[in-house]
Amino acid sequence: MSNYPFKEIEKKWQAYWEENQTFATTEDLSFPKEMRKYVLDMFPYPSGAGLHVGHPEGYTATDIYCRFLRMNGFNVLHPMGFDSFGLPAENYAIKTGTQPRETTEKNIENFRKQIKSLGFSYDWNREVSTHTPEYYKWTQWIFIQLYNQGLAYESQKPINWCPSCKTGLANEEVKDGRCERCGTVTVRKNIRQWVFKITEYADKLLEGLDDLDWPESVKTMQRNWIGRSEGAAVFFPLVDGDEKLEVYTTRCDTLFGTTYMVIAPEHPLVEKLTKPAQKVAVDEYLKKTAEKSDLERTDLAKDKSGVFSGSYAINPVNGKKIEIWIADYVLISYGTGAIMAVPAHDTRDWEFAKKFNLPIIEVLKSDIDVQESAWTEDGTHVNSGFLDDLNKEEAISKMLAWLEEKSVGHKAINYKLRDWIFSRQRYWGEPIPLVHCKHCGTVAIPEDQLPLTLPEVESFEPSGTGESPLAKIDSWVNTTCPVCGGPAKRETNTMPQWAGSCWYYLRYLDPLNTKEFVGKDKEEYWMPVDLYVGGAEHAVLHLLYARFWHKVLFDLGVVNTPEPFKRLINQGMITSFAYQRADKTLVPADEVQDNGEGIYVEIGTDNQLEKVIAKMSKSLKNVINPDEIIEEYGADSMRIYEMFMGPLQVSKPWATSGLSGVYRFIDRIWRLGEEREISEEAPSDDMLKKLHKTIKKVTMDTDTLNFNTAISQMMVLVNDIYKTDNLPREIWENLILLMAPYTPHICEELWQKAGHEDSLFRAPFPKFDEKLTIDDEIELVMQVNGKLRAKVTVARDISKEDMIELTLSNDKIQPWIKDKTIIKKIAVPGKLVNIVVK
RNA sequence: GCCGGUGUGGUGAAAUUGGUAGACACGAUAGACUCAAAAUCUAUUAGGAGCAAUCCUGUAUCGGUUCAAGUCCGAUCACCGGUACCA
Repeated sequence: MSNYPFKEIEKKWQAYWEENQTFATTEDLSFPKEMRKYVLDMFPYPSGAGLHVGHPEGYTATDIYCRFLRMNGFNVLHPMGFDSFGLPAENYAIKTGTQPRETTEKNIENFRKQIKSLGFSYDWNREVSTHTPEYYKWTQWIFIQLYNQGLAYESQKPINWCPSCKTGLANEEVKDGRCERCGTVTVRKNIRQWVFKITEYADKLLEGLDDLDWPESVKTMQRNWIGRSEGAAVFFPLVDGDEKLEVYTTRCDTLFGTTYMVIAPEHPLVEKLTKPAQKVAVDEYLKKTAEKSDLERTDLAKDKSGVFSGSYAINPVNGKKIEIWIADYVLISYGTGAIMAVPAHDTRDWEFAKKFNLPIIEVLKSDIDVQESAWTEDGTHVNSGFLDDLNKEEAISKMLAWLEEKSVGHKAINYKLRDWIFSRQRYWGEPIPLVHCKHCGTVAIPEDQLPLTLPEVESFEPSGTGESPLAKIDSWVNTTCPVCGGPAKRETNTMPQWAGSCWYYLRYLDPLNTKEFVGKDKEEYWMPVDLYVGGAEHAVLHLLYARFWHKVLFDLGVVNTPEPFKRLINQGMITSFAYQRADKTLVPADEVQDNGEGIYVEIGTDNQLEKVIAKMSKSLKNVINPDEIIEEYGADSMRIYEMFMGPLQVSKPWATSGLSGVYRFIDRIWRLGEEREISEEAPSDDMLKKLHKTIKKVTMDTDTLNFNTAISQMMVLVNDIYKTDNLPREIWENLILLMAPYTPHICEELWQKAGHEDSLFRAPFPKFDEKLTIDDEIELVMQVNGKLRAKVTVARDISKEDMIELTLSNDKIQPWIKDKTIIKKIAVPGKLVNIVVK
């Protein structure tokens, strides 16, 4: 391509910024609170594959915003680091025997180099990596705070087990019933786990969402995930014995329609409720469901399964004896693991009742026959004793009063949110800092003995028993109790990857502090995060877990804001084009011929292909490597292209041809500087107006992160400069400053060439004069019946009357209105006139 | 199934509170420069009719509100993402 020497320029200025510490940030108290901004990127996991084009998208966006803020006088904190514990490094270690630390640190080095090659204005002095003992000392310290608050407990709950990885997986790591990493179908297995009581914070996490400047869709997803519902706990007495079976229901008003009960196969009362006559059938059913993977449970969902326990309960509202069944459509993890079935008005109960011939009683009036299908809408109560003729709300409150009066139930609140299984049976994670002592029980390691470091091991293979590889190292496991000094064993579970990312935004504030996880003054100086940018895939889990930890830390008084992230933006995914055959299969990009005009043909056949958008994947050969792009077009082009593609928040397909367009744009600016002499004369009024309009649009669009339209406006200005034959300093320097946040390297170079010694990031962002953004003349649009018929240039402040007068007498308008009756004349000042005729 | 999102030229996309649809860019076509190519520059580029001035149609589809709809309302279709029996 052309000759703009981006390689030398980019190298030169990246070195300059590093040498001069241009972007190092301090807690300068002369900046008032509102002039401090904390702008945060979601830090990457340093994978062996290196940076992909999706990473620079969010990073470029925040970088532009930060550079813009600094030029506008803000003190900006903009750090970067690495989420460096994680399974890929461990799996690689199992395969090759390479220490995960070695692999990880090599990858980090590569990532850092790649990120730096884009010229981002991070304060690298604050870099953190979650796998370093200096960092995870404090991850362990926070764990102990949660433990001391009673928010961590051990549990034998069934968990997802991957037979291939030989490790337990949390629910979020199982996709479609398969291990997210290796694809093996998972099974259930009981294992001892550390669990966090995130449910205790359900209400706080829910309420906290209200005041956040987050996308409404993310807030909705979090609300749904927490899944708060109000209902009732109802106690059903058993026919045999004194025990009661507790259920949770949101529709206690349908209690008269309850014709049977169901408990989950994992329910603690299963054994007790199973009668000898049913024992064989129940055991067989339990065995079958235990062997089922989550995938199979889901697949079989269409066809309900279950078994009668042999026991009966009494419906407290009418004294009727009803059967108790065991079925896996009832989940042990929600409510009490037991339900009252109302088949007439619940599709799941109806299907089950039909299959096993259980009675169906209508209690909500409708036009349909509940023997034929379930009625799940509202209706007036029937067959319901004291609730008859009432509507839903009235019936619920009357039933609640009745339940409480008779002491057979009460109001209850339930959440879909489950407690968070926090332990992993893996090597490459933070060791959980606990010791098991025969005398003292479970004991936290004292703070002065942290960090509890991860020992070097020979083998990274899972133990196969479900324990982590740490369990095999006797010298590490056997220790002394910090309380009594007697022999004790270390906890061998490690923490999940979420742990490090739950609080890294706090460590950036004070990364070298050896006394505290973050100094109070620094935390108060910067928090909360003003803008957090990252992928939408973290909408629920990472953001919910981080909020949970933050709220615990807030309740402990060690941070001063109840929420960590004030404003959140999800960047869209960068996709790629792919080519699809008629049968919807995809063809790799290198086997496609472009015949122009949107026609694509598969090479070697005559198959015409459809151009579609797909995720980048190795097999489709449509993965873009940022290193190659930077090598060929330069970092400035890469940056500005990713912003020019479209709005930050939407996903958009990569097209290298589009990149060459923005390259040309930068090249055109470079050539302006090369080919023209900077003139000290004042610019023409026309150019001055064009400049101020551009400053206004770029300022507003950059502030609101609408980078694509800001860039197009700068292109317009450059095109306008090309139409003239001089280069007034006022125009030129303002253009350089406007562009600086977007393409910082070339702008520094041009700024220096224009005669400045200091970095242009010490210069203020251009200001616009509102007067110069307004034209004296406007183009008046003349419409007849809403259709454009003429355009005339008129003075901006023309009166409505004159506008109409001008329109009616216009030559082009005349033919459309003569011989017609004018019904209405509408004039919008400064815009248009519409004449309505009949 | 349910929840959320998106449908605008050959392509990526623009379009304050409803007020000129298609800014900007890619691609394409033609021309200039060149021995030639690349690069660069200039012009055209939603579709259709016409020599032209102009006119007609057009923002997934159908309908509605309005002087005026890409934008608001209702229904439908397509695609993308999330989710999996939450009582």
